[in-house]
Amino acid sequence: MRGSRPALKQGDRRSADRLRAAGLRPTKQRVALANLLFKEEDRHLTAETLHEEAHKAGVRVSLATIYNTLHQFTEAHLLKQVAVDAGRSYFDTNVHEHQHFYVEDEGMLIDIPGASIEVAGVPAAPKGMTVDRVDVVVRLRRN
Amino acid sequence: MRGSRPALKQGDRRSADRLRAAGLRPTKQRVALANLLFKEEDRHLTAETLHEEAHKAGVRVSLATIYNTLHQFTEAHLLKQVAVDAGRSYFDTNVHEHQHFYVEDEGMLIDIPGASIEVAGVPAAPKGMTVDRVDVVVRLRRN
DNA sequence: TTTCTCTTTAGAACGATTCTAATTCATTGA
DNA sequence: TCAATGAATTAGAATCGTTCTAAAGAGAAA
Repeated sequence: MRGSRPALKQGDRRSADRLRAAGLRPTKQRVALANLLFKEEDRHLTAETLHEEAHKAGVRVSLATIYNTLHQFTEAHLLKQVAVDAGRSYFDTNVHEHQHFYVEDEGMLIDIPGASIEVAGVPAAPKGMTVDRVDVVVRLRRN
Repeated sequence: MRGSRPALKQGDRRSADRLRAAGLRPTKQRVALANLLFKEEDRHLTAETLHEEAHKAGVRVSLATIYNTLHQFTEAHLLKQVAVDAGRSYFDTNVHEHQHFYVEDEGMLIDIPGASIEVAGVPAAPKGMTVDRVDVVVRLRRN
C-alpha cells in the first residue's frame, strides 16, 4: 500500500472543482459540506439540518463552520438564502429564479418552478434604490 | 371633583371599542398599545420599536406584554405579521391585501398598494393543503 | 521544509423571543 | 359596593438561532 491517505472520491473532486471555480479554497470541511448540499438538486436546509446531516454522515464540522460555509456559499452564488420565517434562515441549493410554497406549521419549503409564477405591476423602486429581487412566498396550511 | 380617576381620552374609547369588537379585553396596556399602533395608518413595527415608542409616550409596559399583545392582535386580525428577515418580526397595521418593498440594509419596509401587484400562475396547492396567502417582497438596495 | 495566510474551532456572547411563577387587574354576581 | 374568580401583566430566567473571539490547525507557495 502506498500510504494511508484515503483515495479522493469522485464527489470530492467535483465539489473541489466547483469550489475553486467559485473562488473558494477547497478545504476538507467545505468539500464535505458541498458533497452533502449538492448530492441532490433543489434542497432546502437550515444550519441545524445541515449540521445534523453532516454528523450522520460522519463528518465532524463545528456549527460555526456550518454558518461560515453557508454564508460563503451564498456570496459565491452556490446557494440562495430564503427568508420565510423570522427565526431561522433557509438555504436553497437551487440558485435559479423560482419561488416557494411554505408550510408554516411544518417549516417546510417546496419549490415552485421558475417559469410558473408571473409577477406584474411591480412599481418602480423608490428614488436612489434598485430592485434586487422579487420574492414570492405562497403560504400553505394543512387542511 | 368627582374622584381622581383620569378622564377617558377619546382615543382610549375608540381603542377599547376596537379591542372589544375583536374579542379582547380592553386592559390598560392593550388600550395604550392600540393607541400607539393605530394612531396612523400603515405602520411597520417590531417588538423593539413598539417598546421604545411606548416608553417615550410614558406608557410603562413590559417587553413580555409587547410580545403577547402583538401576537394577540395578529390573531385577532388587527395586525399582520410580515416575514422578510430571519432575525426579527415585523408587524403591519395595514391588514388589507398588499405587498412590500424591503430595504435589507436598513431593515425598512415600504407598502406597495394592494392593487398594483398582480401574481399570476400560482400552481394549485399540494394535496391536503390550502393557500393561506401569497406574499410578495420586492427587495431593494441603495444605489 | 518554512512561512504566510486563510480556515476551523470551542465556547462565550448576543439579540430576539418565549417561558415561568408570582402579582395585579377586570369582570361578574351577590 | 365588595369579594371572588379567571385573565392579564410582570420581572427575570431560559431558550433559540446566530455571530464573535482568540487560539490552534491546515492549505499554498517558495
